[in-house]
Amino acid sequence: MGIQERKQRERERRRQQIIVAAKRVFSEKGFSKSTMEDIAREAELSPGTLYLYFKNKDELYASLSLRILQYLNIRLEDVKKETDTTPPQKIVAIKEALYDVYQFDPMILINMFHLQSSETLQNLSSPLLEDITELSRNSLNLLAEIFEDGSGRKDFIDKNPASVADIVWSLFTGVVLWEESKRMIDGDKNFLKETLDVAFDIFARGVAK
Amino acid sequence: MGIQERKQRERERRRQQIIVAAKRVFSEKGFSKSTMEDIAREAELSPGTLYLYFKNKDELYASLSLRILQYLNIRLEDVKKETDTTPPQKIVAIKEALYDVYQFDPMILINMFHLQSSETLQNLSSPLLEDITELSRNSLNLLAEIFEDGSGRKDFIDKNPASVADIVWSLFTGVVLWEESKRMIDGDKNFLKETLDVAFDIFARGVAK
Amino acid sequence: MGIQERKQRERERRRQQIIVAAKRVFSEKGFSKSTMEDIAREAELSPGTLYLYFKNKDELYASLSLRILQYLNIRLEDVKKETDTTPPQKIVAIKEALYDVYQFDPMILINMFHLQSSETLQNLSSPLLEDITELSRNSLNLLAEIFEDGSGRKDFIDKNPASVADIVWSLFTGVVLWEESKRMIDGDKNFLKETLDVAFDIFARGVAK
Amino acid sequence: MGIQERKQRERERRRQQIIVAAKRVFSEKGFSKSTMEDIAREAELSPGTLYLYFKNKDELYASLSLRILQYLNIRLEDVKKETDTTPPQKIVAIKEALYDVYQFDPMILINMFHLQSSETLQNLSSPLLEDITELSRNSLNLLAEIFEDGSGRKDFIDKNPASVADIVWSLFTGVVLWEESKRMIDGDKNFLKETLDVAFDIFARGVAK
DNA sequence: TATGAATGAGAGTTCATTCAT
DNA sequence: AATGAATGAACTCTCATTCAT
Repeated sequence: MGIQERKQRERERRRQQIIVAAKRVFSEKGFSKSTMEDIAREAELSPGTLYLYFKNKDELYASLSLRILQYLNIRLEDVKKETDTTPPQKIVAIKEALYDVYQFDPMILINMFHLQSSETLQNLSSPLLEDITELSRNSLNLLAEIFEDGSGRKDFIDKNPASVADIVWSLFTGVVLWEESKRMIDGDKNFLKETLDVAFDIFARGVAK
Repeated sequence: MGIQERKQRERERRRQQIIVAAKRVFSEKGFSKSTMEDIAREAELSPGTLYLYFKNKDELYASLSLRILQYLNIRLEDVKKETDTTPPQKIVAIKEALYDVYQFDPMILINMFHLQSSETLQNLSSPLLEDITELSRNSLNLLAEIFEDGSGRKDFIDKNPASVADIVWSLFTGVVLWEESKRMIDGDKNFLKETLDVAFDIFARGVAK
Repeated sequence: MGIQERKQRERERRRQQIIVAAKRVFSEKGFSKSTMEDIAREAELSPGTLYLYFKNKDELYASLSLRILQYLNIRLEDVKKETDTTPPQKIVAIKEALYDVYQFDPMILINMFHLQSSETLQNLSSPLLEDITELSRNSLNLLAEIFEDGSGRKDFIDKNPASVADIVWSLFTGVVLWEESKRMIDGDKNFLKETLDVAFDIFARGVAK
Repeated sequence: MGIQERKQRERERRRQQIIVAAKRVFSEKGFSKSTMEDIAREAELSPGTLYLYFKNKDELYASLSLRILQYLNIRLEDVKKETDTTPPQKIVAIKEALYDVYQFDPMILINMFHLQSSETLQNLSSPLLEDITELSRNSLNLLAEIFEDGSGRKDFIDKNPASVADIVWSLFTGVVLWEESKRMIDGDKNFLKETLDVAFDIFARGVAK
C-alpha cells in the first residue's frame, strides 16, 4: 500500500523533527530544566503531539541516545572493517570515531549519564530499553573485537578485550565530561581535542605489546 | 566560654547529620528526584531545619562535593609526600587514593557532574563556589606535581603534567561512571575494582618512560 | 475564521471568570490572606489554570485595578462632556460618578493602596504597570480639566486644578476607607452615602467662588 | 514594693524597645513582608522574647496604632483647649496637629488601614481591641467637639459635628495615602505639605459660615 | 526572663500529562 | 492526527510560633 508507506514515512519524519528539537533543547538546558513545552515550541508542534510519538519525557530523552548509539555503531563497524591498518592506527581510528560521535551530538555522554539513574530506566518501555542496552552492548563488543583481533595477533597486551573496550570507552567519556566541566567553571577555552590526543597516545603506549 | 564551644560543636554535628542524610538520599534518587522533604525525613528533622544550615537545595548538594574534595586532597597530599616509592608504585598509590575516595562517598563523581550545570553554579553563594573550585584545582595540581616530579627525574614520558593529571582524573571518573552504569542496567555484579586495576595498569605502562 | 474569534471570546470569558472570583476572594480576605488556591476554588478552576491567564498573584491583583480605572475613566469622561450643568452640579456629578465606581467594585481603594507598595510594583510586568499609571493619570487629568473649565470661567476658586483634582480624589478615598473601617469595627451601619454627601457639600462650598 | 515597681518599669521599657523596632521595620517593609525575626534583630532581642511581650504579630502591630492614637489625642486635646483662636485658626491648628502626628509616625494611616481587615481584628485580644476603638473614638470626639463649639457659636455651618469630624479625618488620611501613592509610582517629589495646605484651605472655606 | 533552634503548615508556582475538540 | 487549555500533584522555601535550656 503506497498510502500506508507514505503515512509511515511521514510519521517517521515527525519523530525526527521532535528528536532534533529535543536534542537542541536538552543540550542547552539539561534534562530537568527542559520542559515538554520548550521542546514542543522548538519543534513547532503542540505539547500534546509529543505524546503521540513518545510515551513520556524520559522516553523521548532515551530516544536521543538510541540515535547516537546507532551512529556510534556504524563508525566502529567501519573501523573494524578496515584491515590494512596497524594497531596504533586502529587506536587513532577509534579515537577519531568517538570524537566524531561527540561532535555529532555532544549530549551523548550526558545522555548516558542521565540514563544511569535507575528511576529513569524504570520509566522506559521495555522495547526501548532493550534497544538501548542491545546497541550499547554491541558498540562495546565491536570495540572488544578490534582489540581481540590485535590481541590474537599479539599486537596488544594480553588483557581481557572486553575490559579494554570498557576502558577505552570510559577514558573517552571521562575526558569529555571533565573538559566540559572545566569549561563550565573556568572559562571558554576548549582543550578537548588536545587532551583526547594525549590520552589516547598514553593509552596506545599502554596497550602496545 | 564552654557554652559557645558546645553550641558550635552541636551546630557542626547537625550539619553533618544533614549531610549524611543528603548523601544517602541523593545517591539513591539523584539530584532532581530527591526532595528536601526526603532529606529531612532521612535526617529525622523538619524541612525548615535544613534551611537553617544550607541556603538552598543546590548549596546543600554542593556541600557534599566540598567534603569529598577535602578528603581527596588529603589523600593526594599523602601520596605526594611519600618519597620512597617507585613511579609505578606512585600510580598504584594514586589509584588507591582515588578508589578510597570513591568508597568514602560514591556520589562524588555524580556530584561533580551535576555541578557542571551552569544554572546550578549560579545558585551557589560565591564563597562556596570559590572553595569548590579552589579545592578541585588543588587536587589536580597535586596530581600534576606528582607527575612533574617523576617527569623531571625522567620517570615518566614527557607530557604536560597538567594534562596527565586531567587524564588520570578522567580515566578514574570515566571508569566509575561506566561501571556504575553497567551495574544499573545489567545486574549487580560489580567489576569496578577489577576494571580500575586494568585501567591503571595500562595507564602506568602508557606513561612509563 | 470564526474559530479564532470564538477562542478569543472564550479566553476573555475565562479571564473575567477568574477576575470575578479574585475580586470576591480578595474583598473578603485581603491580599495576603487570599491564596491562589482560594481563588481557583472560587472560580471552579485548578490553581495551574490561573497562571495561564495571569503571570502571578500580584499581576492578577493589579488587573482588578485596571478594570476599575477603565470604568472610572468612562464615568469622568461623561461628566466632563455634559456642558449644560452648573459648577455645583458638576461636583455632584463627580461625586455620583465616584460613588458608582465604588459600588461597581468596593475593592478599588484597597487595590490602589496595595499597589502602593513598591515591592508589589516591581512584580508587575511593565505593560500592565504602564496601563495602570496611564489610566490613573488620565482619571486625574479628567478631574483637573473639569475644574480648569470652571476655574477659567471663574466658577471655582483660583487653585491649581491638578491639586484640586488630587484633593477630590483623596477626599473620596479617605471617606470610603474611613467609613469601611468604622463599619468593620463598630457594626454594620453604613453611613457612606450620607458622609459622602456632607463631604462633597463642604467641598463644593469650599471651591465655589 | 520597690522591686516590683522596678520590674514593672523594666518590663515597660522592653515593650517600648520592641515597639520602636517594630515601627522601623514595618515602616520600611510593610506588614506582610516584615518578619518577627526582622523585628527581633532590630530590637537586638531574640524572636522568642517578642512573644513574652506580645501575643502575636498582629497584636504587636496593633500596639503601634495605640501609641499613635495616644499622641493624636494629646495633640487634639491641646487644640481644643486653646480658647483664644478664631475658627479658621482652629482648622489650621487641627491640620498642624494631624501633620505632626504623621511626622511622628508616617505609618499611622497604613496601620489604620491594616487594622481594617476583619481577620486581623479577630486576632486581637479584646482588651487591646477595646483600647484602640476607645482611643480612636475619643480622637474623633475631640474633633467633633471642636466643631461643635464653633458650630454652637455659629462659626461653622450647621452640619452634624461628628460627620464633620469624620470628614476632616478622611480628608487628611486620603491626602496622605494618595500623595504617598504618587510618590511611590512617579518619583520622589513630596507634595504632601502643599496639598494638605490647599485641602484644608478649601475645607475651611467649605465649613465657614 | 531570655534564648534561638526547631518546627511544620502552607504559600506561590511549575510542568508532565490528559482529553475534548 | 493534532491541538492546546486545563489539570493537579509536587516542588522549594518561608516564617509565625513553640519550648527545652
